Amino acid sequence: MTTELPKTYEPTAAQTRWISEWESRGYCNADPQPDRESHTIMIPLPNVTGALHMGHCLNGTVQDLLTRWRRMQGREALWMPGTDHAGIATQAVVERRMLEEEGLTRRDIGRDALVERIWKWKDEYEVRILNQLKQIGASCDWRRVRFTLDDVCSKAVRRTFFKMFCDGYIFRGKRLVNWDTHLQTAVADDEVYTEDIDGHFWTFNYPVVDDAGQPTGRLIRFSTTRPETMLGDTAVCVHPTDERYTDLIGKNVQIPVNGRLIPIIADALLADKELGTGAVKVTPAHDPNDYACGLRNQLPMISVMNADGTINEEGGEFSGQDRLTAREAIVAKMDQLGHFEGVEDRKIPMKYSDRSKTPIEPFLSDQWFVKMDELAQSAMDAVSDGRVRIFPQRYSKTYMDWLGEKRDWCISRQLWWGHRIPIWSKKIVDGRQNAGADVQVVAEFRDEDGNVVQDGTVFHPSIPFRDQLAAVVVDGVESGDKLLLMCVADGCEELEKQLETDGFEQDPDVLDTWFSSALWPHATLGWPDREHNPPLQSGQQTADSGSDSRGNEVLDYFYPGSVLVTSRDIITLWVARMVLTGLYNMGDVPFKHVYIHPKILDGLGQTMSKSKGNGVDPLDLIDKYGTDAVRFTIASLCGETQDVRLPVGYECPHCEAITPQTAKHQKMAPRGGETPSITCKACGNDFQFPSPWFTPDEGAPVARIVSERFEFGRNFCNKLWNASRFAFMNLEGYASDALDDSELKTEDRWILSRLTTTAQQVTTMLERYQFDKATHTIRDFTWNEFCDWYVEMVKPRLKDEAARPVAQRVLVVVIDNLLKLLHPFAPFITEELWQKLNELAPVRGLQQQTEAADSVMIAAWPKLSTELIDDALEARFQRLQEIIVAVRNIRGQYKISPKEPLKLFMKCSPEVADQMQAVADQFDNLARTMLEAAGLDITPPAGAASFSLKDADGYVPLEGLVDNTAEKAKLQKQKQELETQIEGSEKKLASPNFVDKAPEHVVEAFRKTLTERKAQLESVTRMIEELS
RNA sequence: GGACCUAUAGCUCAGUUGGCUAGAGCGCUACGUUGACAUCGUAGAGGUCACAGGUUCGAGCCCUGUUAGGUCCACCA
Repeated sequence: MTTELPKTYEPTAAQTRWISEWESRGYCNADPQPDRESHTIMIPLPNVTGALHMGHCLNGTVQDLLTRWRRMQGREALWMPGTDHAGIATQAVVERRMLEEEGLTRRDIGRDALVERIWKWKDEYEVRILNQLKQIGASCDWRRVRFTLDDVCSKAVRRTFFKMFCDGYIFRGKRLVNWDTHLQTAVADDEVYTEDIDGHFWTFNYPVVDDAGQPTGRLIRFSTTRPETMLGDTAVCVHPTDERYTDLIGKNVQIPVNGRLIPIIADALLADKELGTGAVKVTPAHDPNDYACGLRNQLPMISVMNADGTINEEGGEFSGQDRLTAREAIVAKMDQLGHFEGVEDRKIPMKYSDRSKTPIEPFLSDQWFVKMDELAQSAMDAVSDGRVRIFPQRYSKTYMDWLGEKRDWCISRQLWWGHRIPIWSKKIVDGRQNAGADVQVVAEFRDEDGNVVQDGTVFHPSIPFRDQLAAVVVDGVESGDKLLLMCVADGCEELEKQLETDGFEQDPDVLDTWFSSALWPHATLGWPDREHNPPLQSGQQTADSGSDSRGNEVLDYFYPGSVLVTSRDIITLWVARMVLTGLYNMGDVPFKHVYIHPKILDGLGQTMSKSKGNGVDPLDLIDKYGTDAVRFTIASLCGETQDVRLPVGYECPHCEAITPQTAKHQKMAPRGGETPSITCKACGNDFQFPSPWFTPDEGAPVARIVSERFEFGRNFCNKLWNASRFAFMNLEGYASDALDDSELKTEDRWILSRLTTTAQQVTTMLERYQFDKATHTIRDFTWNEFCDWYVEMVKPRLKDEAARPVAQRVLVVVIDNLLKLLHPFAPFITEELWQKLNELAPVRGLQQQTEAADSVMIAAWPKLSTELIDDALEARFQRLQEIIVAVRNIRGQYKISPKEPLKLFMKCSPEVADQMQAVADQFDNLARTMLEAAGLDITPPAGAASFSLKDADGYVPLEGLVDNTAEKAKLQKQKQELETQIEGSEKKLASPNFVDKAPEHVVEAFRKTLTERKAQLESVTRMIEELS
């Protein structure tokens, strides 16, 4: 009847089989089920820039674990998969590759062609990423895969932008960006690097003038590294308490090179009395600090540079010159006018564009912003009143601090890959002028009640204003110009065409990636469409897809989500913004819990990343150790306090020995044209390895990066496999009769008691996101209790016809529950074993016999009666274990073969003696020892090894073998320990301070252990005397 | 510069509102392949809880400071 399992678990076949089987059975799908509670997790959308790494693997493992667990608890569990277009990162990757391989820049091929290439890249990596997720066992609803640039998400982006525009949350403003004058583009902060270069530090002075603009004879001195910015100075700044200048505050100076008068202001944040002359020139349009100062003091911002790095018309006689040429000319002119004071050489930090390797210029440009005050406040309230709870709680501070700044959110990016900003603009001269054939411009907008909402707002007479179109007039870049800006809602293609016909141009910029990912929790569920369920991947149907008449049930049912699982570095960028947009669009938070998990570090404590050369591909590990082993290990490391340090090594392709990775390996780069290699210490052969700095030679043996840490999980899986294998080999004749309580033996009651406690604890730990604790609890139960004790104890019963049925039934019940408890952690091996168990024991249970589910994935999460927990029995069992260990120790001490039978005499109370007689067969079974006698009146046999426990003393007669001196020494040592402890306890109890101040139960506990120890000391002393 | 986190066995980490002799896995040592498992079993060695003060009857845990490391944010005329 039994088909035997192989000796070791073979993961690959099981994984392949069950990934497709689960999907085809639709177990991963989630659809609205009104009679059940939902459980929703939205994946932290991975970027399509590249393949997943260990950080994603940890993130995914945790989400899948929660999803599988909740599904087994009977929730309709949705895990929503998808990917992020990741604007800057993806465009940069594709552009870099294009430049390296074909020597082309984006300007060479144009916007449409570049975007097309990026789509191709996205398609390739999306497939790869989704496949990786499937390989780690992710039970996502694959019918619902979303991408931030797909139609559903794009619609949500357009709607949100439009809604915010109408509500006055979106505004146009100036902002300093990192400008690459070579590529003529803005560059993100993380694409900028700083290098110290040899530069100059010039000192000049500006003459102070009186109210009539005439020189007063006083000069104010300052230093700068960029004299050309003088053309754009709009103030000179001093510290408010700097006595050298206090009398000058409020006066003006004249810029000698262009004659402009600018004020002397006081600003404690910008000026530093200790630095230089204490006075600073302020150029808000060309320096980040000056910009901030300019905002604080409402200074004019004069941009003096063109996009190509030449000086613009604001520069007067210097206009048209390159900024560096102008710098020399301005120094010369200042010298000529007598305002040059000196120059010194100095190392100055210079920012460079990573892509063009040319210096970055801070450049003032028009950008779009989201006003954050009210929105940020709403998101803060959600956390402070507990609608959103963050685990571990300390991360709430990060969230609150950041939102508390309420800094406006710059949402425009000078890129081509992303959601195009839905604004069309046209220059007009007068706000009342006709802006186009059908677009009539009026000076003001009135709402339904006839109140003026915003001056300068316009509307289109034939279009319902708040439905499709909103507009605003702003000042153009050139003085005197007005710019008419039209914001168009989603789904108004006709209108867009008309605007273009009317001479409007769409804003070339795209939205910040985070603008779309902020909408992820509701956009993926189909918002803003309230009428229809969101579309599924082509060819897929929901169970009730014909129910559109009831509106968007998917959104109603799955929003708000249950928990967001993510890492701490995007609490601000992503988590906070999701809460904010969720409240804004949906009127409710996007999730109730946020679980912040640890980050994966390498053996040196650095965060893991491909670019550092310390990354690990989860598929390498899965290939080597199996998915379950990887998941189980990761979960075991996933606690509340620390990041996960994961030392990695290179696995020798010749002999599989692992060479630990060091900092040296991470930095190894080709020298003299030769690809670096490592010599294996085990077999002496050379191998190459993956690295960000080079590609291994074709055909060369390449090591994969692995970590021995995962043997923890692999060994555990093997243990579980073999314990089950043993049980399955002994299930012949299994019958599913109800178990009568009286049929259960001590070990049965014990393991059921322990199983119940374990199931309770694991459930509680999962509720608290304590994955490390949950993992260790299950492992300890499985290995140290079930395998080491229970399985060993039932072995004789399984060979005994009469005793077998009850033992089989209990064994089946324990394995049944164990597989269920373990399934969220190790889905594949538990499913393999479950199927096997279903063949051998399809109906199982204690009092109630039930037919097992077709798959452990859809089985009910264990819920055992607390009546099974028996503390007194567990305590008795512990004594049994201690005696067996003590006898084994005696064997070890005297090097007696495990095969040699021994005898045991126990001196103890009659009550304890009875308990011991009841389990006497286990002394024989587990220690090959016959319990000869037990009781108060036993006579210690001569020539015996002995041991003393809390409430019993044991004697093992060893004719001629016993070393009395050693026995005495052993007991003496124990005696001494007891005496030390007793002394300590007595001292404590003698102190009135302790007895008075410590809580009653603590004092009581001390008294109790003191009594016990004194009794044991008496035994040990007596035993020593007996030996003499 | 600000905020947060970390420091416990050779390595990677647990350690609950302070309470009796600080735990686990790996590694190490000795012994062991009788039918679940050598990816195993039995037993063992191994800790000045980073350092210095303080609070307390009592501190790995609380407070202050120091040192080292990490992360995020800001800043660097």
